Amino acid sequence: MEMDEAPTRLRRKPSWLINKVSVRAHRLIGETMAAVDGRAYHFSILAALEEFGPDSQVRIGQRCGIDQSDMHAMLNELTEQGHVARTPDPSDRRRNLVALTAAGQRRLEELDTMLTEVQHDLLDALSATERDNLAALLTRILG
Amino acid sequence: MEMDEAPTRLRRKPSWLINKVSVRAHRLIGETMAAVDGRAYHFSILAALEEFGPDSQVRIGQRCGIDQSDMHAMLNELTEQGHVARTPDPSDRRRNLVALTAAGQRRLEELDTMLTEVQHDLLDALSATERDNLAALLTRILG
DNA sequence: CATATGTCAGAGATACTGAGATAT
DNA sequence: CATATCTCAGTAGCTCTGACATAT
Repeated sequence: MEMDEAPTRLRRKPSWLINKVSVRAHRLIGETMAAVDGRAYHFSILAALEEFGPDSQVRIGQRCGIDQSDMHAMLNELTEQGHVARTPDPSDRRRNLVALTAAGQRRLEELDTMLTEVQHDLLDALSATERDNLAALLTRILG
Repeated sequence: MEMDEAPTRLRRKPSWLINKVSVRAHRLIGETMAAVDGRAYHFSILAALEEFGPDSQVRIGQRCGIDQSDMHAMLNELTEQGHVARTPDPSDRRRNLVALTAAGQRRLEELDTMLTEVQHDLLDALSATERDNLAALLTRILG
């Protein structure tokens, strides 16, 4: 959305600035992911499986900040695409064990490359040092 | 949402960090505003009217980054609450002139106080200098 | 006729709530 | 019985698209 100069009271609220940047990032990422039938959530889930190995739906969600209720649909999509495999956990039959497939590993690299490019577009106005600084500040906020 | 340690590939994406902070801010602000029958959008609109004076719905929306389609419902709410007055513009009868009322000015101060407190909660982990630094970086991104 | 404004219906993605079935 | 996991329906707020009537 094209915007005129925003009111001073707004421009001084960090939460407003963060939200504006988030909306812009969201749009860039949405377009980028939609072009390859993907979602930001897919990347998160694949990254968690790569780093921590096969796990239950609940645990993956806790790691990525995805609600348990939303994991279901996401894993349906990833399963249909052949990027994860969902099998019952023999040691606890309440659980599904979700695992990354070989195609899923390649998909992870593909999405990571695309999302890394988006970061560059988004943070175009900042130097490398400033980007690191921003990431450090945001990480501290998230505690 | 309680989260375990997130995957490294995620934690290194600034867009992911920004989104997490944005979601947290959104929740804090939503709860705060709901407690007084308000919205973040109300604050934006009232702030624009205070700073730039009476204006058309489209122009207010452009200043705050609110879609024209969404201004309608927001102004209905603000009108019902007596915080703005909507009158036809005699010089261009396509337009409504939206103006801040005396109650609206007081409401603006009330919401600003509450939102300022939310900023403190949100940025609790950062020093004053770091908060300024963060705001400066975000402002540069929004260019 | 082309454009601007306000109104209105609705889509789409995100985040969340609540509840039921199954298993521990 | 209490708890954990998965599934599923549905809500709420935000952003955006498209359409229409009216006025310029």
